[in-house]
Amino acid sequence: MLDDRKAAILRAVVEEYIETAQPVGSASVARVPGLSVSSATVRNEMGALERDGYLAQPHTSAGRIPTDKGYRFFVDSLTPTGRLDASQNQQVRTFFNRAHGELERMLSDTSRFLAGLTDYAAVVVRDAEDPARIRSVQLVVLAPRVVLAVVVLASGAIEKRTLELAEDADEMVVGAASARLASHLVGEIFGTSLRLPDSEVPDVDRVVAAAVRSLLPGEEPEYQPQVFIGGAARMAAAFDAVGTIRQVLGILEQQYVLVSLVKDVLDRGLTVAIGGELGVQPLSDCSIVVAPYEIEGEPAGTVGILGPTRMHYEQTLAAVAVVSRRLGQALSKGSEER
Amino acid sequence: MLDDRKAAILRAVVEEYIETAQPVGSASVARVPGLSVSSATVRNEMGALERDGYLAQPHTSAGRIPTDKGYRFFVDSLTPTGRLDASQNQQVRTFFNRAHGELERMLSDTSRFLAGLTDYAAVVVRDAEDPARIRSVQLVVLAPRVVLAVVVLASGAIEKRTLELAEDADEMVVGAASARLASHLVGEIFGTSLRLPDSEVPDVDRVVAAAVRSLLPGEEPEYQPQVFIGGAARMAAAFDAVGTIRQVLGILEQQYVLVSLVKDVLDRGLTVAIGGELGVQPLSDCSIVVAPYEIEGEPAGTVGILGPTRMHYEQTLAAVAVVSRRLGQALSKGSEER
DNA sequence: GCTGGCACTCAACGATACCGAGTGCCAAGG
DNA sequence: CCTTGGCACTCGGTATCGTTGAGTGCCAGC
Repeated sequence: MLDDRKAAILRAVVEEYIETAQPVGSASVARVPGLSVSSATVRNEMGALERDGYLAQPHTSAGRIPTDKGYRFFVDSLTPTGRLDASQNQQVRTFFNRAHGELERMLSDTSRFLAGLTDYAAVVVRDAEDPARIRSVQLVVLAPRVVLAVVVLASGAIEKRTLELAEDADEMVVGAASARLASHLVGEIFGTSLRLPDSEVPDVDRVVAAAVRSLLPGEEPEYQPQVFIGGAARMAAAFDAVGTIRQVLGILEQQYVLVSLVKDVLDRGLTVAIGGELGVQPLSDCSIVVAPYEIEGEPAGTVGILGPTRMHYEQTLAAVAVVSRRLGQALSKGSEER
Repeated sequence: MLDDRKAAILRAVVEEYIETAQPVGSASVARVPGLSVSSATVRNEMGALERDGYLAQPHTSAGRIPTDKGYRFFVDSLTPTGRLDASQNQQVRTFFNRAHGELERMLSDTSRFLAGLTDYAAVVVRDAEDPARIRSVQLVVLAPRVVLAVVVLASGAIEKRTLELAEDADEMVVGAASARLASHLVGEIFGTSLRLPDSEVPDVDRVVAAAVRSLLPGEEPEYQPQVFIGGAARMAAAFDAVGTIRQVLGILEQQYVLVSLVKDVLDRGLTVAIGGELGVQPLSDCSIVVAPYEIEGEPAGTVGILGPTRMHYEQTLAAVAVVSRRLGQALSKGSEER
């Protein structure tokens, strides 16, 4: 599709534009070692690249900047074996050695860590359909008519639901209900439609039913993917235009947009989505890099980076890949090889 | 300290500046109804107000803008009976009628709601020293050497700690430890140094000890106040200068700064802290408005707003006051009067 | 087919002038 | 003595206008 020289020139333009954020002229491309042609030749080629939609000119007599298509070519031509540099690798190692603790905190910490590692905004999405087995179910009375249902999943996640009863709860009844739930639900897959037979005590059954109902998927608004965002402020550093900053931050607060965005990209089988490919106008100057993470071999969520289209793709790809893998490992067992 | 006319003029300047973000000239102040003096008189008075440090001039031949001291006077002179307007009141009502669910989600939703209500960034801090009684303690085995300790507090909050054992856990041992913890700790105040006597089984005691240790204050990094921030993007809309936006967003991400800031303001017995009063340079163009909320009559956290110094103090004060009160009520029982 | 050369374009920058909002001060008036 | 209209003055903001220079497109020659 693109001959070698065009590809090399395009790569050079993208790389320089990523570094400088300035339109790239033919002269500086011609200076790139390994490409021994004159600036005039480069100009001709760049003209062709522009006709083919890989480059654009902000105005006549300015250098070229990559289009989404240009970035796409650049990203696709990256060697898939991106490596982190030594210091970053060290950071990853220390972070995951030190990081303990419970699932949500881990995800939240990871989002912050990843943001610091890449210097872009990081997103960690925990899939709602955590297909984890239930390790424990318990009902706790908080107030006369308020009962908290606490479910511990094998992943270490905790699901909790507040139930409000129609009448004052009897400790004994709740205790019995709790026991019934535990004996029937432990070992089941959370989120599937759980069902258990009636006992002989209607009072108990009522509480049990209320608890089961609250645990059904979609029943409670809280049953949606959890999103952890780290380093949103870095998006403010990535752009100069106040308008862009506002738009991007606005999107970052609409978590459902982010979630569907991330899902979408993964569904399309991509790792990177660039500018317009995101299909969200306010993010037309942004790209995202995503990678799913797995717990015990099961997909459990996604790690991603949101940055400007002119981000450092190679390093970001490597960072996201490494972090998603390590995160999965860290969550799969208490400790892996450490 | 300030005679009536000076006070009226100062108030007029602050109000107009809050609306327009433009330096206020003597002419527009003179037009304010109720203040029937000429612009020349206003000029004289404004000169005096400037000498006294209530107003400042960006440059000669521009209008005046309030200093922190000016805002302070303005805020202190507000009638403490600020009321929300009807539509906002309606919003509050619907939000708290609809809002259910478990503590953390409630706090997080509240922060977002409050941000939307006021159009500034909202902060909800849940005090770490939740002096709530323990309602339930349970150990759950997640992996051979990993045990999750789940503590349910009377407030509905859930504390969870991951324990890593030196050797593979025996279900029986963990069960026994869980039972011992439950029987000794339920009813105690969480966060106090909990202690319980040895049993006859050393294995069990080891697990119990590990669990108790992980629950001690300060022991785990997760033992810190939780912060929920809503509407951070609105700070980007509140300022024009990109530099300011970046600084403010940067601070918003350093949650510990926010927490100590909020604590500090409350400790000084204030409801509002303005610009330099915050003692954080990057926030010199910001003010915060805070109010503690109480669960069952006990202080349990803080609700706050971070906005530009030129924020609508009256409405914001009212909003923060109402929301903190309603939040406390909503958390105090499952349902209060509804 | 590449390259040096050249005319051309146009954003960015700086100098200059102008405008007008706003001030400080003063002298006259109640 | 305080207030007020008047007036000269200041100075940031905006518009105008060259100038500059990076960068282009094209062409003729190697």
